[in-house]
Amino acid sequence: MPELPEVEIVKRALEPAMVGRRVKRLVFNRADLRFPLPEGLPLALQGQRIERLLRRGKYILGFAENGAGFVLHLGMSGAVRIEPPAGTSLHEKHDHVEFHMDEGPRVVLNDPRRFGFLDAVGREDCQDYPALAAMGPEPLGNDFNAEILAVAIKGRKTPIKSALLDQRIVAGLGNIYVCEALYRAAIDPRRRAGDLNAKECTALCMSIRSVLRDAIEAGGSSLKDYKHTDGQLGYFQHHFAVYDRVGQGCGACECDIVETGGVQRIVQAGRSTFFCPEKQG
DNA sequence: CTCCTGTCCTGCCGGC
DNA sequence: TGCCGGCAGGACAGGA
Repeated sequence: MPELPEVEIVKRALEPAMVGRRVKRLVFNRADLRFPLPEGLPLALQGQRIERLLRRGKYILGFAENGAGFVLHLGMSGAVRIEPPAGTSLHEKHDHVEFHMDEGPRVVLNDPRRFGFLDAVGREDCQDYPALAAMGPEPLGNDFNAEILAVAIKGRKTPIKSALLDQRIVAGLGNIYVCEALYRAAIDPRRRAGDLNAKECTALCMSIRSVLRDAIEAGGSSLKDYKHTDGQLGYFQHHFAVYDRVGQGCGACECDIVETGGVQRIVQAGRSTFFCPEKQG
């Protein structure tokens, strides 16, 4: 589910709930999600004040004053719920992890498919955490630009669609925002990544940034199950030009009334790709 | 190296 | 109404 914009929104909501507060108790309601839950984490965090949360790609990291910390990934179906301190602490199906904060809300991780994971990582060695160490630049940061992107995809024979899903090339993109970014840049998702010229890399870079910014501003995209930590829905899904819009017009050309028949769906590397053959052909 | 496939798991939707 | 197959936002291992 959650790609960079959704994770960013979750992280922003978690800050007032967690930062500056102590972890009264960290509770695991089962032994594993995608991977075994870190047995030592509850003790390492108990009584510790959370100093900082940060997002890297689709990961949320949190560090306590003693240097202990965690890395959280929501996978496809993971969601975070923040329950007010005085509220009746409702338990829902698939509530796997609960952060009970001192004099504060309860932060609940719910993940039906359990593709997400929570791991322990110290503040000092998070740079060495494998998934983070190999991760490409933050698309909204200063380290991402057309030249960097061009170097990263140089010589790659894989379709540009698949390349952009590779977190080592650029961090945080998933299937939705890759489709939308390629659409905005008017690039055919089937093109070989290494074949893009400098101008196209520039357009793609700008498109990636704009679609992510727009999505964050719109509160992310709520499809099957993504919700904000308070249960509210994002509304960027209403702004999709191509994602899950087979047969419909993309909105920018007359693709729906010419013979091409609007947005098309193809499968690349086992994933759905949506594109407008008129604009991106 | 690079690229692709299969796999983890549950829920939901459409077809029969 | 109910059952079944297919599909879903991600990431990793393993094999070609």
